[in-house]
Amino acid sequence: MPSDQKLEYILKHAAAIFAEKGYDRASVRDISRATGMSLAGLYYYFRSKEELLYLIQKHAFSTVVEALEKELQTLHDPVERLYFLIYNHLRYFLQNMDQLKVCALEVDTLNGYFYEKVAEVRKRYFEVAQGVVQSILLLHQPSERDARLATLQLFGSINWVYMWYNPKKDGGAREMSQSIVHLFLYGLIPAAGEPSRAGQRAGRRYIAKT
Amino acid sequence: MPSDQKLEYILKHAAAIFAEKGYDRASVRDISRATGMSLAGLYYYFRSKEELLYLIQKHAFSTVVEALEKELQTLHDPVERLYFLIYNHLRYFLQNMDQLKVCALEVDTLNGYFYEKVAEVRKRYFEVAQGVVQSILLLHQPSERDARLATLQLFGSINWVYMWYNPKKDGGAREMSQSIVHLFLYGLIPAAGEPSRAGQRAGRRYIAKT
Amino acid sequence: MPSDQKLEYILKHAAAIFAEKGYDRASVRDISRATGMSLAGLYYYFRSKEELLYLIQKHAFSTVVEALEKELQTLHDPVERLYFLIYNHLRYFLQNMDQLKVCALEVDTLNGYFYEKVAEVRKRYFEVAQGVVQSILLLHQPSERDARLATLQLFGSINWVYMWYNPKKDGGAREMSQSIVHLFLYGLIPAAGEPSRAGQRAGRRYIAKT
Amino acid sequence: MPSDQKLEYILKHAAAIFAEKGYDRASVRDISRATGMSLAGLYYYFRSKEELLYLIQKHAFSTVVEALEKELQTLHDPVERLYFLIYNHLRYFLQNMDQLKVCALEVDTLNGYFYEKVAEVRKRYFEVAQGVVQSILLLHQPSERDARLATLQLFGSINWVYMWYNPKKDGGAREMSQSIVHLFLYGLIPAAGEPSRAGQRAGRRYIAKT
DNA sequence: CATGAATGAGACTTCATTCAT
DNA sequence: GATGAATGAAGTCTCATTCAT
Repeated sequence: MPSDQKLEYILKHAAAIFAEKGYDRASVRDISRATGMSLAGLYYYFRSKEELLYLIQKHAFSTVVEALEKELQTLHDPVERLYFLIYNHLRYFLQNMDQLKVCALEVDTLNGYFYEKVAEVRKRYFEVAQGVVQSILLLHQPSERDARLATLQLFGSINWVYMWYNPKKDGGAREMSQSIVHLFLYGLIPAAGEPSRAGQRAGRRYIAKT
Repeated sequence: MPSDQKLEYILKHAAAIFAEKGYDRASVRDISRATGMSLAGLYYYFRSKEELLYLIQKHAFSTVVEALEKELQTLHDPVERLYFLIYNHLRYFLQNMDQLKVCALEVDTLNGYFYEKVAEVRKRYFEVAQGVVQSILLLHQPSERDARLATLQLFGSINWVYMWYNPKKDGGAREMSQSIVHLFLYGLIPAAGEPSRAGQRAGRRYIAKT
Repeated sequence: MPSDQKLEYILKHAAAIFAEKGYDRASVRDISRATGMSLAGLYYYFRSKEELLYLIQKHAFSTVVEALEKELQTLHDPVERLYFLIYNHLRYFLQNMDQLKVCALEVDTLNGYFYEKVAEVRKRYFEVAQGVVQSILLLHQPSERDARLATLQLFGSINWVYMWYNPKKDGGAREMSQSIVHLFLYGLIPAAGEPSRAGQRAGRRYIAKT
Repeated sequence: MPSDQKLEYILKHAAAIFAEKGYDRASVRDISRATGMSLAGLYYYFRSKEELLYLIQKHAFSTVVEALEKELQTLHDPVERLYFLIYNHLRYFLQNMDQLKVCALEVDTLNGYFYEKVAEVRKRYFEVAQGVVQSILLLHQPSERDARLATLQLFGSINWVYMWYNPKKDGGAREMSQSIVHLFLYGLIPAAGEPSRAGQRAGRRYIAKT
């Protein structure tokens, strides 16, 4: 087996183990066991456990961002672009759930050089996404859906908050609640005839009662 | 200081450290340092590091769920109820970001009895939330908002997927993309005059091209 | 409960725990649990765990030696004296197997003053026993076997008892004493002209007197 | 040094330390010091302190039983067989007093799998021994004493040896074996007509053969 | 007499990593 | 390329013991 393939082989197993047990609980010995290689033998392919995590994250984010940027060049309809943004993300990570977990949970595990390098890719990804969303701010349309999925997405939105919350930018609990409720209820595209700021009113009304 | 308060004091500092370094990287010694107590002294209040994590999670979830259930008894307007669901969550966790982090990231860290106990509370929370969302499925109204917040929420939705994704229930990447796009664009409340299933159409159109 | 009885109560439970788990594996906490007393409360009755072991050993050996010396004053037949030596030992220790174990296994656990004190009593016991054995040798023709070896083997036999004693299989102290005396005196191969069952007779005679 | 020898080297030192301080009081660090190896280095050879004890006990008992079984195949005279049983035991354990102590005192220290495995070997040993004793009983007229009790007493005698053995006073394995066999067979009181020093002769005869 | 709370010391064990082969 | 053997550092936890109350 050529050396390149062997590295990929190791990365795949390592991602699976990091995903299952978490980076810290996982030991290089676990990876040795999973790959069938000797402990010392692994160190030919990476210099440290941290580099191993870095290789996994770098690879995953780069793959996703590159595919996204390539396809966006051929898409011009804003809704199609948004759709592809999400589709691309899910397409890759649902097939590689291990890597999503490792990328999502172990974001702050890396330090120094490794951290910076991954942060660059993540930033690039976020900026592309933000551009797509921005170009949507004009359109409209609704649909039916089941409560389960909606609830889970809502939970995702609010649980994910710890990843980005900044009191100065995002305001307090009240303001954020209003914004989130509004988005959740009416979506990104304000339909014609919307009774503007209703969510906000609901919030205010509740607050007044307290 | 009474013993009860001392436990809370320890829990608070422990949560801060678990949040900062992650459960595994954090050592009981770190907590000893942060609390100013001796290493052995801490073990008077919990029997193991894992129990300590359990106490933090149990306490956080219980507090939130209990406050939610209590207030919902007095609220009848569906929008107000939804608003409070989110407000209640954010109110508690924005003030206790440490605990949110610990609850969100270290969900699968506990095992056996500890895991089950926390899982029970989490399930109760989800069911209450799902009930609230379900009772909304009738209303309507939109608004304006900034791209940043929307993007971040979107990221939350899709990054959170690893927490709940079940291929049998949730379908593949395409179906999920469509549902998520739709919710994101048009929200939970179909506005009057919505060109029904537009999101799905957008998805189909893209897929057709691939 | 008077303080003296309480100490005995503690000693009994402590012996049971030392016997079951071994002195080192047993923790003062175990004793606290077994006695229903608080950890700190125990320390009113002894100054250290080692003293606790000392108290158990001292008490056991003293009890046995004193009973032995007292009765020997009234016994003059060498065989009867031997029989009583063994019977006395087994009588006490089969009823207090815990203490036998603690005395046999933890002989070298004590140090310094505690060790010396117990060693004195043990020495006294051994000398009395050796005297009894010697007076048997004189009865009969001399031999190259010295009393020392015989006595030590005898002790081996009776101290090893805790390893295998099973009341259902092995009967009580009386029966066992008789068997042991008999084997010790006449050996496995009854030589021609052996005064058959002499040990048993000796036992019976003694018993009759009691 | 090959890996096998290194393990034996560790076992020897560990046995010495366990014998001296007792299994519980002995720390793995003590063994590290005694062997000149690093603490962690030791764990390459055993997975836990308990396994280390297991290895010692297993090795000692197996060695003794195997040597016994092998030689018994070539011996047919019951007295010679008895003599060899004892001689074999003492020969090995007087040279390895540490291991005798560890085997005798820490019998109940092991748990679960480790305990069972050693118990098997011990049982095998006892059964062989009991067979030897029994074949002596058959030689001569029967008696009320059953072989079990006799065997157990015999074991007591020889296992207790570590408590008192002093090379200067007590001679080597051969002499002691002879004395013990003699006492065991003919008892303390040589009956008239005893084939004087038969045990010794038996011993000598056997020795002559070696 | 008794105890809740606390502590320093030290136990076993695992880990990431290295190096001679 | 690969590995058996080894190690320093660090982790969690338990223990005997104390002291203010």
